[in-house]
Amino acid sequence: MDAFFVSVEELFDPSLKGKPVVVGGQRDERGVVSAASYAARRFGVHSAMPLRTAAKLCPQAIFVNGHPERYREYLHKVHEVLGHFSPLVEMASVDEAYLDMTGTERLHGRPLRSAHRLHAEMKSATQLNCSIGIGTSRLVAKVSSAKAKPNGVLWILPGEEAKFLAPLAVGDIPGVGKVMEEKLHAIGIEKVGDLARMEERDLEERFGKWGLALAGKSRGEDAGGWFDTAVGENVDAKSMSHEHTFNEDTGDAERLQSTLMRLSEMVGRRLREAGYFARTIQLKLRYKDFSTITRAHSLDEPTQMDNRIFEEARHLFLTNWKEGAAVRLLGVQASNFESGTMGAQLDLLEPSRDERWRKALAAADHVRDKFGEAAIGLARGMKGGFRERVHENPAAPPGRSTARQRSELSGPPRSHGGTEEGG
DNA sequence: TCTGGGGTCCTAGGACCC
DNA sequence: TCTGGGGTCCTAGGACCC
Repeated sequence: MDAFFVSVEELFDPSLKGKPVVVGGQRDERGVVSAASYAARRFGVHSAMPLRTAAKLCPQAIFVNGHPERYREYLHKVHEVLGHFSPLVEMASVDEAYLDMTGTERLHGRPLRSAHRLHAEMKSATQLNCSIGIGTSRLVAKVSSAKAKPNGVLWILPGEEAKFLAPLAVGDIPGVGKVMEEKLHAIGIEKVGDLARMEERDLEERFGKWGLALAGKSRGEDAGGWFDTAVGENVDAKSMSHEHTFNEDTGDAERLQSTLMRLSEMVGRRLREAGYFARTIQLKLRYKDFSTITRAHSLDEPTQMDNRIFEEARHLFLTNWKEGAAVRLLGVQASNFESGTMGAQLDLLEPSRDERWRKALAAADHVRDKFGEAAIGLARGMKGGFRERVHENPAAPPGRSTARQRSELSGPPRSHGGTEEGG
């Protein structure tokens, strides 16, 4: 999808059309740009750029916090359209999908023809623009769709993959970021064509497993990691995490632990929804100077319960935090999933305690479904006052906002973020 | 410039086991 | 006293993607 978040915002507020729009937060907030309109991009604004930088580059830009529920709604429509064209649809990210079109020619015609039909149907069903790349591999499809933007269709003929990629910068290959790009530049490789001319063994010696995958990519082959799976194949999640960056760094132990509690609850809830039991809990701690540590611990028995997750996260925090040091970010991650049968065994061992917790948490999930994320939480999560500002709840009771929040509300209504600095 | 949040994959060292 | 080889699991950090 082309500038997906911005385009959806424009549908709800047509006055934004053609203007420089930045989605991701307000101009004075900590955070980065999630999406920028094409008008904003002309000022040098792009995604992942700090909001404050974007505000300096383009002072007249309109800053929007974003509306996740709207994006979800439109994503659903997008997905429905894609389903008309292939049974094998893989949502690669919030605004990208792969379709395996093998065997659909009788129904939809030649690739270019079906791509144009998809393009037109997407527009009429969602009012949104997309770009389509067609290729014999996911890599080629992805790179060609990037080159087709905005609002275009590009077909790379079978056999022409290497020729298409050769003149492109190595950084255009998905998986080659800043660091890899610099390493390649250092040995005289600028274009994908330079890469394709390298000896495979040489690349493997220099860059290990990645070097080998890189050699394949330079020829247009899917290689390495997730690219090796079939399109549409269901891949189980490997981890679930939540993290929070404070608007201002804090060294307040009570407040930090309250935040840990809230993050633990969010992780626990996701585990229960997905039916996962996690064996490893990880704490992430980022200090004022941006130095970041992670500390993990594996449990004897897997869990999906908020209080167990919090217990571990809190222990890791208390044994690793430089007491009093100003913290910028806290995160809680669950990983190392095991199937639910282990949880059942846990029940046999300790039926009363665990069953009571499970019931309590299920009831809490239900309350949150009905009244919003901030409606209920374990006691520690309510200290420090941060719950006073309701999180992701459009039906929040009025009369609690501070002067600063009221001034923010003079713009479009906030839908998320701001889980701290309560009244 | 001042750096979000949610993920995946890879590397590397050390503990531990046979 | 000077210490193999193979395997798995755990932990920490970092590159990368959107």
